[in-house]
Amino acid sequence: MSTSKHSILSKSRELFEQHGYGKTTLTDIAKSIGKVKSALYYYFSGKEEIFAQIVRDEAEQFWNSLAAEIETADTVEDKLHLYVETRVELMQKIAKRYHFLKKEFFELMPIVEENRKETDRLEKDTITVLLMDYPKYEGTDESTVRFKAEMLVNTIKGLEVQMYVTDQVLIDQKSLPIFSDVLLNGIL
Amino acid sequence: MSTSKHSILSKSRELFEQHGYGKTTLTDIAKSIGKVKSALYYYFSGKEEIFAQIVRDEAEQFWNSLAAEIETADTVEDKLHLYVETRVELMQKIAKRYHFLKKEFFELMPIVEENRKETDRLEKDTITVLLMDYPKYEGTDESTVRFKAEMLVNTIKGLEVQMYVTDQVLIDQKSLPIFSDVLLNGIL
DNA sequence: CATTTGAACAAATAAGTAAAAAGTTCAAAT
DNA sequence: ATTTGAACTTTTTACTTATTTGTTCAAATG
Repeated sequence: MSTSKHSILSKSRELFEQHGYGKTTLTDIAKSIGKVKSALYYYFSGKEEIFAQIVRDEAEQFWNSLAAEIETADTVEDKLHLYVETRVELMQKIAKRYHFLKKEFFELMPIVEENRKETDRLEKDTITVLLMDYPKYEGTDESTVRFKAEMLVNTIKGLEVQMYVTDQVLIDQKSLPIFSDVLLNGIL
Repeated sequence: MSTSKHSILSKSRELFEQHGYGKTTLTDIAKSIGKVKSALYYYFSGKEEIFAQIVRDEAEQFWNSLAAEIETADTVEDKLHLYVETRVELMQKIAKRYHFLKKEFFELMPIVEENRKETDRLEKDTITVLLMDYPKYEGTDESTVRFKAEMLVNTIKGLEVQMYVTDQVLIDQKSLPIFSDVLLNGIL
């Protein structure tokens, strides 16, 4: 990727985080990389596309960290526990970082959702594959397992929305293992 | 409760559901019960108090239905399953009904939260007591059990926020038992 | 005495309008 | 292959004025 494209994305991200999406103008972005706003159109089709690309990059990086972390465990159980704990941790970081999304939630969330579809699928696929390897699901047809995997991922995503929308940090560091235990092994 | 007070609440609720909170004026409400707007102040301290009372009533009714439903089961397991399934069902109904909250979410949600505190506590208390009776938690100190109970309730509440904020119906009737099973018995 | 009203007032909203700023396009310049 | 500046359209801002809304309260109702 060209240096210009990269610095546009990098500076835009900073500006969005500092002032929010709406308050950041293309002139601001262009000025931050020492160009004029029309120059941005050589790399992106418009403001929304810049935001979309940031979302895609962020999502990819998010998933790469998460997938790498899962790899370090040996058993399915451990992988899943690591998944839940790391997922929640990363989520809380991202929610803090994109605090500005709160004000513009209904405007921007559809764009976020749209551009996360790819990594979303990767995530659900991975959990499904993990579960398929779990003795309990030996011989269970994939659609059933996938359904449960989606349920797990969606439950965690539910917390993510809650983080964006409300201000409460939901799960602190020390409660994380308990949370993961309840989610994976059930409350009963 | 006086007939007037009751009809103010009842008509307000209708109007809020139809046109949203902001678009419904005190004149609209007063007219709907054949009075002038200043008459409303005999019963309520203002518009927000009308909304708050509706929220409290709704929450109380919500919890009464839920508690009654739980009563019908005999074992802790059955009670909890019934709890999760009924809770989600009621939640989806309420989220549909208060669809208007979506637009005014950030303005009204604090009021909703504030006025649900009481039933929220009831709900968490009830689940805690239920779990205390569960063999697995025999001898476990209450704070640990309460923590898990709160985790369960908060996870479900997370879905509730998601329902208000996004448009997707998250769990259909037939997946409900599977959802409840995953949540209570874990995915593993 | 409990309830309702109408007038009065402040604060919020709507409507209108002009000016400025923002997003976008593109031919020309580098 | 990049970048620019001018031109164009769409949005936002700023400002004014008029209306509506939320709220208060003394007086009227019954």
